[in-house]
Amino acid sequence: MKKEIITLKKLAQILELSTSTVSRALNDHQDISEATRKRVKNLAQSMHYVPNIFARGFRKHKTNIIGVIVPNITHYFTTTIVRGILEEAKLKGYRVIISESNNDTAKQTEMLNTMIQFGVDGILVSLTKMTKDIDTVLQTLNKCPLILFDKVSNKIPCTQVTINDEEAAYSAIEHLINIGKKRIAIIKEREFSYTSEKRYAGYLKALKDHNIEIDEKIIISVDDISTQQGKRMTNHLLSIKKKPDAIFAITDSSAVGVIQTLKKFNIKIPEEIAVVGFSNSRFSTIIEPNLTTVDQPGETIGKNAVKYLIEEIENTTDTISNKMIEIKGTLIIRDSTFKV
Amino acid sequence: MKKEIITLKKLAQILELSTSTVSRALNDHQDISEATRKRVKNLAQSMHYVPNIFARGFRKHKTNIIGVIVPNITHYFTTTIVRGILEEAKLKGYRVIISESNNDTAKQTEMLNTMIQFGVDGILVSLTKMTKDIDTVLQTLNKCPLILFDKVSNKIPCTQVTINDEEAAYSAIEHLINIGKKRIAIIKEREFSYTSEKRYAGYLKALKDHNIEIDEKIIISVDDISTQQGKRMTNHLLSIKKKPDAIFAITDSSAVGVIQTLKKFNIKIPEEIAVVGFSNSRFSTIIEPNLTTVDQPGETIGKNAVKYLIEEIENTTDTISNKMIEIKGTLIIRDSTFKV
DNA sequence: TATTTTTATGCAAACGTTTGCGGGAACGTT
DNA sequence: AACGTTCCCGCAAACGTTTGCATAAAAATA
Repeated sequence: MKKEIITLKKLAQILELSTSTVSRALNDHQDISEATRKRVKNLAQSMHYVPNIFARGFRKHKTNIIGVIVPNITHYFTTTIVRGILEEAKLKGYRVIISESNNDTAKQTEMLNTMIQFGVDGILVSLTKMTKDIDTVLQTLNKCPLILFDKVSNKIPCTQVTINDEEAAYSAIEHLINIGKKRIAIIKEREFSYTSEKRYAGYLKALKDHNIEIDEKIIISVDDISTQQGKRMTNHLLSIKKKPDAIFAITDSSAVGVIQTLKKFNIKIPEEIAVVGFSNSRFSTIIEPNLTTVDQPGETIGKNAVKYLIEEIENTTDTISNKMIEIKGTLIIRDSTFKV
Repeated sequence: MKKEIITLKKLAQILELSTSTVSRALNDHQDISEATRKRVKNLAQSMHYVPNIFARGFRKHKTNIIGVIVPNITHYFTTTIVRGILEEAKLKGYRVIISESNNDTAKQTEMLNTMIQFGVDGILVSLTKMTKDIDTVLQTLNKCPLILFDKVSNKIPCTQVTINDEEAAYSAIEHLINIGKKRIAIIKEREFSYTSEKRYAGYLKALKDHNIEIDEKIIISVDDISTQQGKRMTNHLLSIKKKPDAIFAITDSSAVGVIQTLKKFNIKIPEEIAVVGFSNSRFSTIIEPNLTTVDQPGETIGKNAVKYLIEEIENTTDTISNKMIEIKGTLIIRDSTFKV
């Protein structure tokens, strides 16, 4: 079952060199002659030598592992980000360990701790909903390079990678206006959600820029933005006197709820009420009518996140950078808003 | 930026004990007195001591990391398994590193190699589609505990965790028969897919048991079971003389394609043609009519997979076990097959 | 009291790698 | 000939933990 394991020492023995020379040769250290470097590398290759990661990590205090924490690994958008992370990390020679916080702040801090204990070189985190525990994040911030992605927070001074939520939302609303909608409702999350707030800002700005009245009655906030809530809130929106002629659901899954209940009441989409979501998730082309939504290039986000993280890891100066990276999302127009 | 790091030695110094005693106390070694054990543990706790994983792994040749390889991390069902894996692993004190093979056999073997080089304690793999490279898997099999889940293969002698595909498919078909269907088509993958073959077997058995003729013309095999293919194949099925009155799509995403094209031709579902899928993915309640499908408890699969893996890791004897674990999936009946 | 046994602890080596330092050989410079 | 450089390479220590072995103290036995 066990294969004999070859070490630097063994190589050195065979080559009649010291382990240090062998080590240096393998690491392309400058004061090793070309001749011996070749000799060493050849033998190493032919004997399938692989350095013992743990000895090395132990010695160099570097693990080449980055930790990732996401609220819910089950979300399609999250998985596309993860895919990007995995790909880029692999490219750069890093391994990735993933944890799921389940939107539980306590779990999140625990994971943060476990990870730095474990000795990851850096951490990528997408925050839980109610991240009032900024403290733990701040703490880990000066123990270990950390950058935020997707669910970020402006209260944490570190680099963050997101969609250009505000602009994307702006263009979505502008599109609704362009097709003639004048009373546009929004279903968003409460204040705790940075992403939601950004999209909300885009909503407000678009309305203002087009001189459309802002009516609090059709600005709906929910704690948990789900299909269920989408349904409930549309029911509510349909019960008020001046019904909206469009609904911007901050999220595809809630948009699904919106569409489903509109259909239940035989309301024509988009003629009577248009709907737009956000994410371009799988179901946007399955629900009928197909959902207008903004596509978020998850892989790009993931790749950028690790790119900046590794930059920070390998940057020896102790300054924590805090760039704000915005990846462009693009509006995809489908039947739920088509101009009739 | 760097916090002082506390080691066994420091603890020992403070406590005026030797490092060995401290180490043993922390590890609940038997010949440490209760008193000092307490003393040590208390201090360790209050000083937030955490063992250096790399020193330990280096010393003990144990990493407490398990590797996971999946073909596509983007599939909802896969993510539910991953969730189960993460949860169970955390519970048992293991960390998880994940890689995505993208259904690329070469990548898969590369990942297998990287992982054992890296020193994971065990590997969990869901095979790529065309796994003709059984060899690499077999090789890693005697370097490192490995168990298969979801996409498995009977050609690899190790323990495997899957859905009870055959029985589940059987019950799905039986359900179709019960609602009066007599000409049931199946859209499946080609022979390379173990899972698909199992479901196909269930299909055949159900038909046989109910004395229904088996017609090759409505047994469709495709290379890549997707929504696209679902559409194409329904088009094909609708073109033959004796049309089916039900379609069993081996997979939800292909079932979506089936339903979409049936609707395009205004064929009544389920009256004219009933549809059943497999997976209970998100879209089964979004597509209309809602899809009858079999629910696969992904988390349970994930948990079981790590359970058996850890069992094997911690089992000192060198025998490779090869249990076949089947987790029960359950048929969920929705509108796409409702008896009228 | 003398002895063995038990209990609790310390010593020191080992794991495989990297790296600061030191030094011999070869070469070039005065 | 004496000196300074440059080029290669080896020695040995260090990283933090675990663990076999030794041993002192305490307890039990004779």
